[in-house]
Amino acid sequence: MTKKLVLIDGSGFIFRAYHALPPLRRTDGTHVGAVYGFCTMLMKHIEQAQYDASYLAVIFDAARATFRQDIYPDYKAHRPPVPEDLIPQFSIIREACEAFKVPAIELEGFEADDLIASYAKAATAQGFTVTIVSSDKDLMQLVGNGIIMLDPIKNKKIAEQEVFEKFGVFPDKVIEVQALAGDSTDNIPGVPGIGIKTAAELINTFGSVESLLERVEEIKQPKRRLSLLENAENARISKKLVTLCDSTPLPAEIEIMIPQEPDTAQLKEFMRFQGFTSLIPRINKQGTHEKPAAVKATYETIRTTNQLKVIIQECLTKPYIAFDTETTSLSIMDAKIVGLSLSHTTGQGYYIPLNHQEATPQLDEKTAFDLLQPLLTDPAILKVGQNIKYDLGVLHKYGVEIFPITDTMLISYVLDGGRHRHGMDELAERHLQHTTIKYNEVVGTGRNQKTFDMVDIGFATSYAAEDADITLRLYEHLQPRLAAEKMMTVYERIERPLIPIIADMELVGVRADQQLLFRLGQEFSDEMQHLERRIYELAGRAFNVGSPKQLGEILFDELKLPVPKKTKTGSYITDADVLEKLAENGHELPRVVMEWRELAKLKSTYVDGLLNSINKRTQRIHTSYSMALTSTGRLSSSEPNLQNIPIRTARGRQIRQAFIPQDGWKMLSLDYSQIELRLLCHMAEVPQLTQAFCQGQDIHMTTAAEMFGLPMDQITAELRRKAKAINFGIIYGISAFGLAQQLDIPQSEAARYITHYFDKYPGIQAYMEYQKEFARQHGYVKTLFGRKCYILGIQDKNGAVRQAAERQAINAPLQGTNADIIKMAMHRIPQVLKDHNLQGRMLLQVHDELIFEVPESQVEETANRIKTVMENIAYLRVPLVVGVGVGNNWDEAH
DNA sequence: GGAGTCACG
DNA sequence: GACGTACGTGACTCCT
Repeated sequence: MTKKLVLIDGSGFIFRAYHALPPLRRTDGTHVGAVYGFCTMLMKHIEQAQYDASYLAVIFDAARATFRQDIYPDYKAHRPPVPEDLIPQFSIIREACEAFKVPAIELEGFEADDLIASYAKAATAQGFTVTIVSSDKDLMQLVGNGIIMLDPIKNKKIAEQEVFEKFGVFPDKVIEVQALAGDSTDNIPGVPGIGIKTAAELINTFGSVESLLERVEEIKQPKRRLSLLENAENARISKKLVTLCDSTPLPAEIEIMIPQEPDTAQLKEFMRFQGFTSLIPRINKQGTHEKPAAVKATYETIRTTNQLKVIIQECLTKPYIAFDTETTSLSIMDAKIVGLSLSHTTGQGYYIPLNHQEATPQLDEKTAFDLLQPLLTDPAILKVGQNIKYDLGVLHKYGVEIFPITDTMLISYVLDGGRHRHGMDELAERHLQHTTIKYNEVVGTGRNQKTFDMVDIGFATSYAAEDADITLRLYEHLQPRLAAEKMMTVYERIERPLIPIIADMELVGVRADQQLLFRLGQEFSDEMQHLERRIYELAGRAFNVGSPKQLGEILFDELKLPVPKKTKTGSYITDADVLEKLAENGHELPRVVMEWRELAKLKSTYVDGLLNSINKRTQRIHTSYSMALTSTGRLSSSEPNLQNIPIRTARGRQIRQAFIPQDGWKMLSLDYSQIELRLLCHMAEVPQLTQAFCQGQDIHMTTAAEMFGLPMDQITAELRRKAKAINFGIIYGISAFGLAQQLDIPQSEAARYITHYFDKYPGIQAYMEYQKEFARQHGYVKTLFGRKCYILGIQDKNGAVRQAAERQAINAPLQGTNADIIKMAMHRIPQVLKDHNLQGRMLLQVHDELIFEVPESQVEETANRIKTVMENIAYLRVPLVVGVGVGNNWDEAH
C-alpha cells in the first residue's frame, strides 16, 4: 500500500476563504470568517487522514521578499493591500494549527507554492502519493506522477484532465503557457496580446517557449510575431517566475506529519474562544479525536465522624484542597449553613450534610466544625474556593476561621477581566468543557423555590461535591496561568489580600437612622402627591407620571411640545436632558415632572429600599461587594448598592444623613482628590499639570488659564466650568460630540477646544494614541500596577463600536489604576489601625472614598494614620492628596 | 426580561 | 455621507 501525503496550501486557502465565505465575527469583533472556513476544512482532512492513515501538513507563505523579487522586482507588485480585517486572521489560523496539532510549515524567502513543490517532489521520490489541497493555478504544473490537487472550496479534484481544461495543455507544459500568457494578479508580464487560449495553441504547436522564440518567423500574424520578438526576454523571465522551485530546504521531515491526537480540551477552548460553538460537537464525534472516556467523578456523602476523620487525614497530606459551603441564602447575613463540601483530588468530592431537613443520619454542626478547624487553619494547606469571600463570611458567623485561602473566581478575574464573567458555571463550561448542575435545578425557581436544607441529600451531594471538584479543577487549570501571564503580582498584592477585608466590611455593615428614613419617606410622599395634582392640572388629565410612555404622549401628542429626539425603538425620550430643555423654553409641566421624578427616585430606591435592607438582627445595612465584576478592576456594590447614595441635591443629601455611626462614635470619610486626573498627569507626563498639582493649585483653574490664555485672576466661573468639563472629557476618551453635548455648545466649538487642549498638553494625545494602539495590538490595556483590562470590539469594523472600544482603552488604565491604589490602601489600613490600637472600622468604599466609624476620642489620630497610608500607598510624579471629613453622619463627614 | 430613567464615582 | 458617541456601575418602574 502506498503512503499518502496531504499538503494544504494554507496561505492560498486564507485568501480564497476570506472572499468566498460570509463575514463572521467573534464576540470581541475580530473577524474570523476565514478562520472558520479553515477549521472546517482542516477538520475534514484530519478525519480523512486518520481514516486512511495518511500524512498531513499545512504550508504557509513566510516572507514578503522571495527569490522572485530578485529576478523581477515588480513581482506581485500590483497586489492590493491585504484587507484590514483579514490580517489578524493569519495568526489565529496558525493558532488553529497548533490547537489541532497539525504541523504548520513555512520558510523564509520562499512562497508556500515552492515548499509544496519541494515536499511533493521529495514525497513522490519516497513512494508517496500526494494530494495538494489548493485551487491555485500556479500549483497545477505539479499535477501528475502521483500528485493531484483538490479544490477545498468546490471540493473538486484537479488531475491532468482538469488542468488540460483550464490551460489547454497538460501539466508538464503549464509553465510554458503561463510564461506567454502572463498573470495580471501576480504582475507577471508574459507577452502582450497573448492569453491562455493563444498560448496553449502556440505551445501545442511549438512545444516550448524556447523553441517558439527560435522559430518565431513561422508565426503568420504580423502583430503577434512582432510582440513575441519584442517581448522575448519578458517571456523568459515570466517562465522563471512561474516555475516553482522544487528544491527548497525542507524545514520538517515528512515522517513527523502523522496526525496526532489533539488535546481535546485545548481544542474546545480554542473553538469556544473563536465562537465556533457549532464545531465543538464535531471534536467529540471524530473517532480518534475522542479522548479516552473521562474518569467518572465519584462523589460521596459523609455522615459519620469516622468517615470525616478519614477525609481530613487525606486532606492533611495535600498542599491544597477545594472547599465550599451550602447555605439557605445567597445573602451572607441571612445564610445558615446546611452542609460543607471538600475535594482533595480532582474527580473526587465529599459532601457533609449538617442541617438538612431530611431524617437521615447527619453530622452535628459543632462536631464537624471542631474536627475540621485544624484543617481549615492549617498554614500548610491552601483552601481553594470559588467566591470564597462568601464562605469566609458565613463561617465567620459560626466562629469558624479559614486560612490560607485562594479564589478561582478572582484568579479568573485577574487573568481574563473584561473577557467574560467569572461564575463557576461559566468557567467550568469554558475551561473544563463541563456543564455543571445549576443551582436552580437543585432548588427550583419562582414561588416553589426551596431552600437548600429542603433538598434531598443524595441530590445535594451530587451538586455540592461537584462544586468542590470543579473548583479544584479550575484552580489547577487557572493557577499556572498567573505566573505564565505575569499576573501573579496583581493577584497576590492587590486582589487576594482584599478578600478578608471586604468580607469584614460586609459583615460589619453600616448603621442607618430608621426614624429619619421613615420621616423622609412621609415628606417625600406628601410632596409627590402635591406635585401630582399640579401635573394633572397642567396635563389636562390624570395619568401615570411614572410611565415614560404616557408622559411622552402627554407632552408630545396632546400638548404638542416640539419633539427633541426619539429612542431607537421609536418612543419619545423624556429624560432629564429633554425635560430641562423644554423647561428652559418656558413650559411648566416638565419642570414639575422633573421634581416629581427626583422624589420618586429618592422614595423608592433610597427610603423604601434602604429601610428594607436594614438587617433585623444587627439593625445595620450590609451591602455585598462584587470583586470580580467590572472590566476595570473597580468593586461594585449591590443589595443594596451603597456606592450610589445621593449627594448632588439637598433632598438627596438628607438620605446621606441617615448613615450614622454607633453611639459615641463619629463618621469619618477620606477621599482621593482628583485622582484620575493626577493619574493621567503621571501616565501622560504633562509638565504643566504636574507643576500645578505639585503646587496644590486648583487644576481646573490652571487648565482654564492655559486653554484660554488668561491669567488666573481673570478666569470666570464659566471658563472654569468649561475647563472642568474638558478635563473630565479627557479621562473618558473625549469626543467633540460628547463635549458639545455636555457643555451645550456647537460641536465645532468643542472640537476647537479639544485641538487646543492637545496643543497645550501634547503628552495627553500621545497617551491616548498609545493606549489605543496597545489595545489593538493586545486586546487589552494595562494599569500602572499591571492589571489587564480586556477591551472587546477594538478591531470591530463598525466605526461606532470601535470608537467606543477606543474610549474604553483610554479610560480603563486610569479608572483601573485608581481601583488598584484604593485596594492596596484598603488592606494596609486595618493593619495600621490594629498596630496603633485604634478601634475604628472601615465600613464602605465608593471608588475613591473610604468611610469609617471611629470612637470620638480617636478621630484625629485615626484620620491622620489613614490619610498617611492613602497618600503614600503609591509614589507618582504628582502627589496623591486625600481629603478628610468628620461628622455625625455621612453627609456631614463628606 | 428589556427599555427607560436616574443615582453615584 | 452616514454611522452614533463621553468611562464605569445598580435599582427601580413600566410594560410586553
